[in-house]
Amino acid sequence: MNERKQHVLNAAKRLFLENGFANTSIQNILDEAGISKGTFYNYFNSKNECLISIIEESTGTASVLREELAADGPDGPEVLVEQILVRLRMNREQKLIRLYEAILHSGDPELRDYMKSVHLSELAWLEQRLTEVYGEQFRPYAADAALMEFGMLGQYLQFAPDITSSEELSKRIRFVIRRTEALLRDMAENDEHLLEAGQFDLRADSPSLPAPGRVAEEMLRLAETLPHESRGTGREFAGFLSTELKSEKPRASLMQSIAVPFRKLFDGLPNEPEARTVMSALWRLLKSSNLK
Amino acid sequence: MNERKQHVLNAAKRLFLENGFANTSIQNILDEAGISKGTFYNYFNSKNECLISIIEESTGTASVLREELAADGPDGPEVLVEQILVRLRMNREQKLIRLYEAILHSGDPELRDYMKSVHLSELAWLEQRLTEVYGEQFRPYAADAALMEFGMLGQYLQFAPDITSSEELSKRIRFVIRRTEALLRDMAENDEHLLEAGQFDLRADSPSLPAPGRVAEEMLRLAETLPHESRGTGREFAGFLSTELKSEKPRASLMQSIAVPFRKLFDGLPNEPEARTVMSALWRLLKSSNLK
DNA sequence: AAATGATTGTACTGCCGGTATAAAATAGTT
DNA sequence: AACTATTTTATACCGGCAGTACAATCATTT
Repeated sequence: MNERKQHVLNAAKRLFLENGFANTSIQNILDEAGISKGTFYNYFNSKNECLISIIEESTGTASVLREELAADGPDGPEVLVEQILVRLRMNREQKLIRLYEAILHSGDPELRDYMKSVHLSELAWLEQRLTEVYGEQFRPYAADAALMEFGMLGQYLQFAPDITSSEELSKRIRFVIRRTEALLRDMAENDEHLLEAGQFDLRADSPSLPAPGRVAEEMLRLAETLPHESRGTGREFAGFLSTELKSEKPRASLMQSIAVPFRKLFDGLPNEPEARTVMSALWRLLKSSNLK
Repeated sequence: MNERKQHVLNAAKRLFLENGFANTSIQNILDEAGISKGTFYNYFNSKNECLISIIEESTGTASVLREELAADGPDGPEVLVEQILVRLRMNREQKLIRLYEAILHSGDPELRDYMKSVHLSELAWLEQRLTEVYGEQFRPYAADAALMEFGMLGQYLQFAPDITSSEELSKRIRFVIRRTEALLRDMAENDEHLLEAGQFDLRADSPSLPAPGRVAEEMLRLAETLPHESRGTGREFAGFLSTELKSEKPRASLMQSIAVPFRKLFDGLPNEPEARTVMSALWRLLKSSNLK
C-alpha cells in the first residue's frame, strides 16, 4: 500500500462523505488529491474499486477495534453496545453508513454484490454475538433478532434527527438493544422464527486465511517504520508476536494482550491504516480455530 | 392526465422496475414508449420528475386501497396486515420498494427530499394505525414502534431470499407485526420511548385539501368515459357522490360504501390510474374533519 | 382553409467514466 | 554519473448520458 495511494484514498473518502459517491466525479478526486488521471487508474481499475478500497479499509478497522474490545474483559451486553458503537462512530457522524446504503441500492451490480456480502457478514457477526451474549438457548432466534436489530438501528440512524453527540448515538443503540432483548424473549416464548441459525454465513466467498509467516513479516516491517521513540517498543512487540505466530502452539491470549498496544503505536501515524489492515489479518488468525 | 402521458409513464415504470432507475436512460424510455425526446420533455421537466410521477401514482393508489380496506368492516390487526400487504403487493414483487430506497439514498437532493417526505408520511400513517388498532394507551410508543416495524420489514423484504408467493410475503408481515406487538408491550412496561407522538407529521408541506366541487366534476367526467355496459351504473354512483359532496352535511359512511364499487368500475380500463387519483382526492376529503 | 398546439427528428452542449499514449519525472542499479 | 525501469503527467480521445434548441410535420379545432 503506497503512501501516495493512501493519500488518494483519503481524498476520495473526504469527497464521497461530503458529496456522496454519485456526485463525486473522478475529476473531483484528481483535483482534490492533486494527481493525474493516469495515476488514478494506475491505483484503481475503476471508480468502483476505489470505493471498495475505502469500504474495505473501514470494515477492517472496525473489526480490529471490535476484537480489541472483546479481548478487554468479560463479555456482556455493554461490550456489544461498544462494539456496535465502534462501527457507527467510525463512520464519521454516520455518513459512511449512508454511503453503504447508497451503494447497496445503486444500479451497479458489481458494487451491489460486494456491499451485499459486507452486509451479510455484518449480520452473521451480529447473530453470533447475540448468542454469545444472551446464551445458547437463543441461538434459534438470533438470526431473526440480528436482522431486525439491523433494520431498527438503520431507521433510528436515518430518520430520527440530530445525532450530533456521541451520547445521543449510544442512547439509541442501547434502546435498540433493549428492544432486541425483548424480541429474543418474545420469539423464544412463542417459539417463532423465520430464519435458520447460520443463515447469513457465506463461507463460499470468505477469503482464505492469511499465511502466518506473511503476517509476521508485515508486522516486523511495520515496526521499522515507527519513529525513534517508539521503535524499540514496537520491535519488542512485533518480535514477540511473530515468534509466537511461527511457534508450534501460539499462546493466543498473550498475543491478544500484546496486539492492542502494538496497534496503538501507529495511532496518528501516516501508515495507521496499513497497520490496521495487518492487525486485521492477525485477529483473523487468532480467531481461527487452528491457532487457538 | 393525457392518455399518451400515461402510456409513457407505464413504459418508464416497466423499465425502471426491470433495470433500475439509474440503469434506464431516457433514450430507453423513448424507444419503449415509441415517442420522441421532445415529447418526453413536454411531459416531464426531467427524468426525476418522471420518476416522481410514477411514485405519486403508486402511493395514491395504495392509499385508496387502504382506505377501502378500512371501510370494509371492523378494525383490527388483520386489517393492518392487509393494508400493509396492499403496498407491498402493489410494488410488483417488491421491486418498487427497492426503487424507493435506491432513490432515497441517491445523490440527487431533489429526489431525496421528495422520497424522504413520502417515507415520513408512511411512518406517520403507520403510527396512527398502530394506536387505532392496539389502543390509545400505546400512543406514546407508537412512533417508535412504527419506525422499528418499518426497519424490520425492510430487512425481511430485502435480505431474506425468495419472496415468490404472496403467502410467503404475508407470513413475514404477520411475523413482523407480532414482533411489533411485543415491542409495544415491552416499551409500555418499561415506559421507554425515544420519539414523541406525532413526530412524523409534517403538515408544513402536506398539500392543501382538494376542492370538493372540483372532485365532483372529475368524477362525473370519469363516469362518461366508461364503456356502455357500466356507464349507467357509473353515472348513478358519480351523481350520488357529487351531490353528497356539495351538500351541507355529506353522509360520509354512505359515500365510503359507494366509493369502492365506483372505483372498481375502472379496473382494467385505460384510465384506471386516473380514476384512482381522483378517488384518492375523494378519500382525503372523507377523512378530513370538516367533512365528517 | 387557416390557425393553433402537439409531436417529431435531428443536431447540439457539457459532463461523465474510461482508454490510449507520448513525454517527463523519479527511483534504482551499476 | 550514466543507464534503465517504473511511475507520473498532460492531453486527446471514445461512447454514452441528461438536457436544450429548433425547424419541420402532423392533427384538431374553429
